[in-house]
Amino acid sequence: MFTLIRKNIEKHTRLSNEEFNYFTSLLQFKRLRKKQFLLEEGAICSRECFVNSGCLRMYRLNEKGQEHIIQFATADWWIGDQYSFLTGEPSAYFIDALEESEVLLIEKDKLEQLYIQVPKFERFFRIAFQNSYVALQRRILAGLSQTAEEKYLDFLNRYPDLEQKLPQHQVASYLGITPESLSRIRKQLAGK
Amino acid sequence: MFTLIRKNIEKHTRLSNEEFNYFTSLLQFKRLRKKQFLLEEGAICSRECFVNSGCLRMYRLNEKGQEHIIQFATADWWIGDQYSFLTGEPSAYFIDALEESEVLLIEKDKLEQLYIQVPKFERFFRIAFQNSYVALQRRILAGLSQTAEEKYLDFLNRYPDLEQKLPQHQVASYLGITPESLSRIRKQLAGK
DNA sequence: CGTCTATTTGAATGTACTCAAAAGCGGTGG
DNA sequence: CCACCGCTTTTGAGTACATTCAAATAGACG
Repeated sequence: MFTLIRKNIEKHTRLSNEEFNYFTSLLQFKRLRKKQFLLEEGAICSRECFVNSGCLRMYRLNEKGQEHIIQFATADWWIGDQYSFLTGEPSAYFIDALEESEVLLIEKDKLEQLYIQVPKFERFFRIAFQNSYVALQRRILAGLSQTAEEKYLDFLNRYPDLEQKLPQHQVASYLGITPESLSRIRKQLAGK
Repeated sequence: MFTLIRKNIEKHTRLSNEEFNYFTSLLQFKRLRKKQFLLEEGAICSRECFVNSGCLRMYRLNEKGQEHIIQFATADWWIGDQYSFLTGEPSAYFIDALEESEVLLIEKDKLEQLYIQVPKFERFFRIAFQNSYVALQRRILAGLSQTAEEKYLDFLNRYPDLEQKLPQHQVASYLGITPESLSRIRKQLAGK
């Protein structure tokens, strides 16, 4: 149950068994059914979430009720509304499960406690956020310079597994194009 | 010379004089003339940069030679290619000064040393990256859901000072639109 | 099997882009 | 101080890519 998260953390910093056991004692395990919410708009995001299995998404509804997917998270990813988490303000996002999923949660106060007890975790999250920051920069650059077709091809390259399990209107939402456009792009690409 | 950076760091974590003095002993001061480069494509980004005064930008050239500006940094901002910094790979970005500027630099090895000597800095950068991550998410959402005009208005709201000092084709590049389009948008807005 | 949702297709529209040229602005040197 | 040069911004005309709206088809699930 904790194998994956240990490997995830040890990508950036090595832990003793004692440290790791302390860490897991702060975690909360949760099983999510398909479509179940982990966070709803207006609620305060008080925990970080690590995905053990399954797939979640974080999205936002605009005034017209359109969904914009900001992030997917499959096994071995972290997800959460960092703005709400940091500031304690209500979230503008929804996080829900796209399929039956298992997640590990850590509450903000426990995490603060952990940072103090085991500073390595402060290091881990510093590096993790630094990496996430880089990933978002890349996505912004894509938005600045690429056509819809290029963005889709990039997405296929970067997340070949995701393409499998997602309905394609959700891919469209993530890429910032309409489902109709994505359908046409796919048709075009199929003819090559 | 170090007043601003101290205030910047103390937004997230309080420092003793001793800690701060140790920190400043690791910094390198640099004055940049207008158009002078801090980082060039192909070079390795081995330092973080804090802007004391002036204004820098980070951008990338695509195959067609078009500039895409990924970030501006005025006084009190940090800038750097985190990908290159983390991995040691050559950077794909340029960073240069838009006007005469003064910056404080810290080399990667000094920063690592600092993290060990004064873990508060690990905390500081963890929070700083977490905040930056939030800012980029917001920008991605803008890219997904807003028209060029809305993005421009948002930009004006968020960075009213920047609008003043930047030539408008650079604002266009940051927003991911052509200079011609921005010119038309401004004309339209002026008529309201 | 029937219902609900997702995907595809078509036609018309719109937003932003490209290319080209003119106008504006700022700095430099005669 | 003025004239010129280079760069930025504006304007125009035509175009392309993606959107909207509408309808048909296909798929999934109870």
